Amino acid sequence: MTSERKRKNTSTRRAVLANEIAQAIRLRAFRPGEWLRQIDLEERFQATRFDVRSALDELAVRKTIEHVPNRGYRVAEVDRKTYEEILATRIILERAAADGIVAHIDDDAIARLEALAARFSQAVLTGSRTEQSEINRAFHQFMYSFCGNAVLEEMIWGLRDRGRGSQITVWSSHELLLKSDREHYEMMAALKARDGQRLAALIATHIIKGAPIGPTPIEPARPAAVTSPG
Amino acid sequence: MTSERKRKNTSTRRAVLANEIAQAIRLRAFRPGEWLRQIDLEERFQATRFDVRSALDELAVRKTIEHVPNRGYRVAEVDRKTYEEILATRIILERAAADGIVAHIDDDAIARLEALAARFSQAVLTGSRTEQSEINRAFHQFMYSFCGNAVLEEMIWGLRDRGRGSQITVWSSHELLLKSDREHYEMMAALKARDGQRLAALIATHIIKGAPIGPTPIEPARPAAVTSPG
DNA sequence: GGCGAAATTATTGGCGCCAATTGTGTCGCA
DNA sequence: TGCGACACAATTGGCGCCAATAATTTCGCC
Repeated sequence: MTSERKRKNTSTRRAVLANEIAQAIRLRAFRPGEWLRQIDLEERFQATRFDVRSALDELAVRKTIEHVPNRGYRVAEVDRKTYEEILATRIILERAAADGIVAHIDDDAIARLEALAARFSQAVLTGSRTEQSEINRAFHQFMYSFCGNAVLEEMIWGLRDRGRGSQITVWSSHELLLKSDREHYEMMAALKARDGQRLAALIATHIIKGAPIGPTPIEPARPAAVTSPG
Repeated sequence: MTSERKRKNTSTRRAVLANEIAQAIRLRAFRPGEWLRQIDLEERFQATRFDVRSALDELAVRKTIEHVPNRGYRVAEVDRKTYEEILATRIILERAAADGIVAHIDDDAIARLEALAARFSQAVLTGSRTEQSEINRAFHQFMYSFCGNAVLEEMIWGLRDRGRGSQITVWSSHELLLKSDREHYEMMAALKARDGQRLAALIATHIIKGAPIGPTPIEPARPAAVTSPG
């Protein structure tokens, strides 16, 4: 308890490293299907082999990557069917978060959200794809943080991460990117009006339209306004 | 290539062991908050220390158990708030599965489900608590297996496992147990009628009533204002 | 030159050892 | 007798080594 820094134990280091690797995958530093060689990761993240393996194990459990015995770990490739299932489940969960969000968010938070939306608008014009992606993530992460249900929130982010392994390009056209941008503002309008129904509907279309798979095989998640009691 | 005796690799053994431990936790062989000593687990499951640790790590990632640095692993204790969040999220997911189930299930499957329901009825009368629990699990697992969304299914089971760490007793009275039993048959009636709405409603009450936490934070199902694709 | 098999290299994976840390019992002192 | 500190025991945890497996290259044969 002196001023010296405490030595981090493995579980912490592993979690940190796992998140770093996960972020690298999000940023497409490793593409779906690509093998993650332990030796490379050791160097890149300045970690011991043991930590690398632990982190990879964790990501494998989280389904961010896939483990093939005696071959190693590779970024999970999500097939179309699974991708559609992920989207469908995301819609179920993220729609369900809407009511909680409108119930708990305050004006200050909406203002901050507005700032993030503005940053996204800027990134649409001048930023790189990964920049757009990260800001978009920040926007939604902040919004969902008000849903009042930590478990729900956690599942949403788990699913979003899993979807990254897909070959399907989000924002396949600039037009869709602009649409996403506009929808952010529509969401905030719904927030200001405290209109959970409308927010839920916007979220659904936001998810569907962002990733244009052929027919939208989405089940009409009925509004189950269930977040934990405040 | 003579005898196809393949040596199991770690990832497999670990997964098996993790599931065995998870089941032991479900069956209350280890109670919430209880420490899982690695040496004991080695003996009990005839595994190496390494495998035990891997399995524990996996369960910690799955949030079935909790890891405390330099103290070890213990069965996760779910506080009331988290428990309510888990229930709320379960309702969201399991309700959403209803439409898929009625769409995909066939008469043969319903017959099998009926058999499981009957076994549960029997267990209510003569079985132990853990027996009831496992048969109930089998009933729901089989039913949800028809939801047509593997990702959704997986999340449902992940959540159900997490809820086990709670101190709240499911079926706190015999009356509730009987009610659960009856509801199984009501669910099958809804299935036969291919009534997704009704099934969803039944699922919601089934989850709420099974675990009587104080105020039920569940709002009644509102009419869906969402367009449903044929 | 093409093809297959054997040798070589690269990479992963099982596992045990011992240091670090925490829990417990005991002893001395007030 | 009560309390604190020290020593001892129990347990966890970091990590590196080397065997097992897969990938690659080389070599010999047709």
